[in-house]
Amino acid sequence: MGRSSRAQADENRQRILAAASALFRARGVEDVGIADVMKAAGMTQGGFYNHFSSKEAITTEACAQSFDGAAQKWRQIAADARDGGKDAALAIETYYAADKPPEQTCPMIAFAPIASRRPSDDPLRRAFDDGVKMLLAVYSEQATDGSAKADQDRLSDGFAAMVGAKLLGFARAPISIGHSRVARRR
Amino acid sequence: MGRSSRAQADENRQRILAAASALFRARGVEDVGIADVMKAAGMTQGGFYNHFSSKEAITTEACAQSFDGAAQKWRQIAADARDGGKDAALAIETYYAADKPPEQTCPMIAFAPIASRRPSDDPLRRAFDDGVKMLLAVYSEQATDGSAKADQDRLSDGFAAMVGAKLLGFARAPISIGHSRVARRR
DNA sequence: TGTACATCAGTGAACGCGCGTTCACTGATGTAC
DNA sequence: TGTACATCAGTGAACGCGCGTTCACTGATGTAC
Repeated sequence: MGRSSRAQADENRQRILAAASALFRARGVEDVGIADVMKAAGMTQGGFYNHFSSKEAITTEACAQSFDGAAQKWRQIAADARDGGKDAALAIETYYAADKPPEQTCPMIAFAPIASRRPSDDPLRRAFDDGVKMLLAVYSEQATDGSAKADQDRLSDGFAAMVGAKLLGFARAPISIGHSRVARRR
Repeated sequence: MGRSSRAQADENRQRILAAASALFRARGVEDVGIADVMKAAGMTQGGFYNHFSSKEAITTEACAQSFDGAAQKWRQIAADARDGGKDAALAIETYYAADKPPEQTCPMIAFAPIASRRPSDDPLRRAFDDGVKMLLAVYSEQATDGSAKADQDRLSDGFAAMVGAKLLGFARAPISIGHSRVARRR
């Protein structure tokens, strides 16, 4: 096998990145090797460095992409809920709380262990922080859209509870933050 | 240097375990080597296996010990608060939310990344799950002690929010779960 | 209580394996004429 | 449009390093008599 066309190469890069995102989330960044990623993308390990300068680099990109994907998904879930006349924020929480295949592990949980120990100006750390900010923004938008504005503390608290429950493996009843917390209980 | 006395050896074992607990929490289990641990304990790496059968084994013990230490600390914080006529649960949340030196990183956050991918019958996973259960129990005890009983969902929700906020690096205002969530705001 | 010997905690070098990265090579692709 | 050549995406082996673990060795400790 010789040189690939530029279009083919671009597609390969995408496939490598997608494979990395899925594997990193499923098994954790530290437990996934470059060879694993390339194998999942249907290539051999040597070609990796034609596309990415290092594992660090692809980790950062995979992190950012995972957050983008999650944000997009959340928006879609919220839109679908509204179309069906349901509460958008509740729909996001329900979706978030649901069990998902390992490769769809929440990026906040998957990347937090590596990102959180980095200095705040580290690229991976930045990607992570930006991602969290983005997801909180999406959640807040959807939660306040069409219902009474919930104050910021209340929103980030609900968001944190959602993530914390996932991290700890709690089976948590989704709560719409736009409505009274207590009212929803039984 | 030849053989140590049994008392000395027992003390050394404790020191190794304490060093491991601190380092694992500060830098993450995967980024700490046996040599690092032994060096921190003031010994050379070869002696490690006189005390522990593997890194896995000391990780499990360090996890359990970290949770024990946290639970003990929480109880103390709560007792001190009550002695001063303050809300015990609020004191725990305030303590939890506070910045702490890296080696005192919350065990729920420090060990979650490795433990959560283990099968439920794995010893490390068991230690982690037991630890979380214990901390939630301590929190619940202290939160409901002396004030109206909060229902279980509400407690685990507040607990999850506390942990989630820490994971995400949110500066979160501590909330006493024994009191009205809304009432405490401003 | 003393003495001879077995035990075993601790040392530090070495082993073996995995993984990130490099490298010489291949041959299809893209380009210059 | 063809042709000759440079480029470079992909291959697969090899390198180098770190880390968990092993091992031969030392000599103080514990024990049997």
